[in-house]
Amino acid sequence: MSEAAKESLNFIEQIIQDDLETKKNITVHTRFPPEPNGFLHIGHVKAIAINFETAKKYGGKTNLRFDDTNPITEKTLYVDNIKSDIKWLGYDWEDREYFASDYFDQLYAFAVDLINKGLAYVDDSTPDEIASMKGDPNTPGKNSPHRDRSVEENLRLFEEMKNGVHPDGSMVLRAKIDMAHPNLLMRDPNLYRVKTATHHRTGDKWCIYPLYDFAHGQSDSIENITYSLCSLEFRHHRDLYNWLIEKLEIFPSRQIEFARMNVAHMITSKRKLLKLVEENFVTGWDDPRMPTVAGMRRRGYPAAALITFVNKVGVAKRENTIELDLLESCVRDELNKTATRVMGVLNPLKMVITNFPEGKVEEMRADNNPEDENSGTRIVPFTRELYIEQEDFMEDAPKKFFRLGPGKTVRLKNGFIVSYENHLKDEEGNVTEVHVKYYPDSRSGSDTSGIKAKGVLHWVSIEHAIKVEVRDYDKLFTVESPLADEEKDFMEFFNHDSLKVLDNVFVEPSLQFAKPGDRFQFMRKGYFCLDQESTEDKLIFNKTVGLKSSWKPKNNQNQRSNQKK
RNA sequence: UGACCCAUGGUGUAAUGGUAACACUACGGUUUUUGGUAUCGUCAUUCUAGGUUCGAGUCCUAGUGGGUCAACCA
Repeated sequence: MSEAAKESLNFIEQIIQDDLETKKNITVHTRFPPEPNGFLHIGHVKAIAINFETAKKYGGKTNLRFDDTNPITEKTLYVDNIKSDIKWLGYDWEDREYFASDYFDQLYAFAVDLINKGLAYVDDSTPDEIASMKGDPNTPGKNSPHRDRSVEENLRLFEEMKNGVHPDGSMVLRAKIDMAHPNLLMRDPNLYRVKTATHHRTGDKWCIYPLYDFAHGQSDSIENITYSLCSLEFRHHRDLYNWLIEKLEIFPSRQIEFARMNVAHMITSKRKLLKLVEENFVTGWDDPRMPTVAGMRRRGYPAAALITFVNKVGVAKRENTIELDLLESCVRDELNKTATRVMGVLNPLKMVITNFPEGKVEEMRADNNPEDENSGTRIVPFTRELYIEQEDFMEDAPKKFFRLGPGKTVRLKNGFIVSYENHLKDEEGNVTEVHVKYYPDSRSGSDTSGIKAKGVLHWVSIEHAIKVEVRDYDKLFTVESPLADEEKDFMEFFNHDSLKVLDNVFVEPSLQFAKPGDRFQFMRKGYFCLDQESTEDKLIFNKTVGLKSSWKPKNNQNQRSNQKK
């Protein structure tokens, strides 16, 4: 108790704690209610985590329920993808997998109950008429001419609706509340509509389908959900949610709204994401640049990092835009602990160790992960001719350049210390080759040379290296909030340089055993994940995120200009 | 012009009437065979104005700013 008191609670937990203490509720039961009409994205991750974590915290349970009341947009394909995404995130709904469509019979009975209580009526006004009779925020609505039909007539018409007597869109069932209510949603909201369509689960059994407000809350009640957590834009629906629970006299689930999470440079609108896919701005829903769970997984973001991220973001009711830095920080933190270190050269420059015997191969031992004692070591071959990174050599290197250049001495990671001798250039003045000498007594791990080398470079043996492809991703949008400017279409902010393919990358031979999804740290460069499109002949690595770097070359205009914005 | 919600460093989130804290970012230092990691440090008129109170980020009132709401979508 004293422990719990010390810990700070978010506003939802405070409500729950209160209810538990006053015995208003004795259990905590939540639900995650996706509509199966699209793929899960970063915003859903937050909703999933809040629902599952909140229940877990109070020893409760979380249901998975597909809100499948719109047969024309919903598909089983989405159901399957959503399930596997949630599992990948690490959450388990056990046997509590439900569908709103499972409750269609019950929902129909609820509707009949409402009609019998004189609280619902069938309206055969046109959609336009209904809209115009609704009024607007400043003017009250008008009662429908059909509002006072008898219970018997309503019952008959509603049954006819169910039996397919009336065509699509010809009539609806509405709640009879108050056409002058300040909350527009309470001005006789539609409950059921006629829609002749094949449902992904109920097939052609129904030609009437309940609307959100007559399905969601009722499903919560049926499942004895105690806390129905949703985003802020459903605030106005809560009045109706409560009204229906009261009139139907069913289990009093409680809706609590929290603010949606916005992440800088990302969008989470299903429709807009779909546009990116359909118009081939990205390669698919699982393109590693997409904010979808599938995309982020393929990018190499660990599930644990995503969960840490949304937990750190917290829960509140104000508008927010989370910086990408926080997400990347969580990803790096997780990967730092778990990713195997390897060496890979993204932009190769040939280096020749002039005093190293030709044909000789030194087997160097390298730690797989210095952050993990149990990760073991591996062998990396060291030879006379190596590749180093182009950017690790500079002809006119400043003092603080702890890399290679005239007069410089550096340590080759897990190898030997080498000193600059000379370099070759082509006609255009590009450096093509660097010659160095090495110190045989400076072997990594048993260095007796006494030479101090401030810089450390990564490298690969040319003879042993595997040539691979690297896909380097950048943010999909150039501004933090591409949707914020109402004057401009969000596609104006699309980052056309969001994908750079490096096809002349060389990695150490141990990577030949990598499997799709495996994550590595290319030392000094970043974290990379083997892509699913890799073949035996060609490995493809997705750059998950770069390493942080406190090295900033000054006065270099050619450095990547996409740092912040 | 209505109803409802929100307002704390650059970004998020705490502080539950009693010393404004934590994380990320940024900038410095230390350590380092990754310019990584680790570690230490630096950066605030709590939107405004009144009020209640011994005491207000917190409670009240008004203002200002932002958001949401009028699909037979969810």
